Amino acid sequence: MDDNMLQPHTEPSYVERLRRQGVRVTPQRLIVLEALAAHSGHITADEILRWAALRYPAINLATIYRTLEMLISIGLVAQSDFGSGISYFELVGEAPHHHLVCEHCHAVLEVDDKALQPLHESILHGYGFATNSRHLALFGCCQACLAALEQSVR
Amino acid sequence: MDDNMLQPHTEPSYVERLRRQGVRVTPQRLIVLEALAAHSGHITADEILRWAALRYPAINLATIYRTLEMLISIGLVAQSDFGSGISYFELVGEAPHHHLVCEHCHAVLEVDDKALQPLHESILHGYGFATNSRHLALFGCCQACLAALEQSVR
DNA sequence: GTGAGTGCAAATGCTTTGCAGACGT
DNA sequence: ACGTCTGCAAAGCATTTGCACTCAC
Repeated sequence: MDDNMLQPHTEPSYVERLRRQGVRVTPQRLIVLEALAAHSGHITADEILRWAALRYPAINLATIYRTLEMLISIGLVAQSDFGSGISYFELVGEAPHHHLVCEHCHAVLEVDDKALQPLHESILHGYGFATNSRHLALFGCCQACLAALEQSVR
Repeated sequence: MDDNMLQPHTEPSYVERLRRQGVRVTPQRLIVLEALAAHSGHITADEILRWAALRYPAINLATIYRTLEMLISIGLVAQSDFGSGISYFELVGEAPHHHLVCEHCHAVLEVDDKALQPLHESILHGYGFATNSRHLALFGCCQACLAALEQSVR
């Protein structure tokens, strides 16, 4: 199959990175990567399926899960479970960041890892535990819901 | 049924707290509370079932889930999903704390909430997001696995 | 006595797996 | 051509739900 036809928007580096890992470059894998790239943030397996099916209707959910598993194992993708029982996937980018998950409206904000540097250090020193700087999830209540809650109290 | 026979080890305050909420006090509910109290840390629904079945064989998993849901809704129990797709439950105690989940050996350490105070504040100020002080889960690598990894590199 | 709570069994939803066939190398 | 990868269908697993019965109040 013609690579150029199917991955016009894919960073060529991904193809190389797959090859370098000794795994085969297939249209399905490129499409999963494109789906991840298109949704700069987090995306579920099912969302990848629906997005991919637009251009490659025959693609199968099992293939997507297997592809994601492979991409995670080679460090190209990070998986986060926001406590919902549903896994979210995203490309591992240059800048590590984390997620603030609102327990009320389920919105997900991203936090730059720099903001958590003091946390990493205090936990490393206090507990000898090296927190992962790639995909933490912090739960709480976002600004909008905080405001709404305050309103209802009055 | 005789409460005293079935909840000799249960804090009487739990019975009162249930009554105060207007929910019925049943042996199943007391046993779930005892199971949670017996495992001071985190425990899965299935572990509660096995523990409870020792003294009350007829108890059912669905009942345990429904009981946990109720206990969470009245604030007696906290639920954490450590990214494994399995929920862990624990009694909400006096001192808020969080969990450090080792991605290698799956050990779970507890962190006092005080250690995260700077984090709460910096996120509140920087993002207007009020992080939950009850059940955060932080992922990373524990001391033992860090040491083991260092060994293997040499 | 009444309705909240329970047990049972079946259903749900996400994810994984077995296997035969397809395709990247 | 070889062996990896895919599609399909079925299984797994934690959790939820519908319903008739039971028991705490």
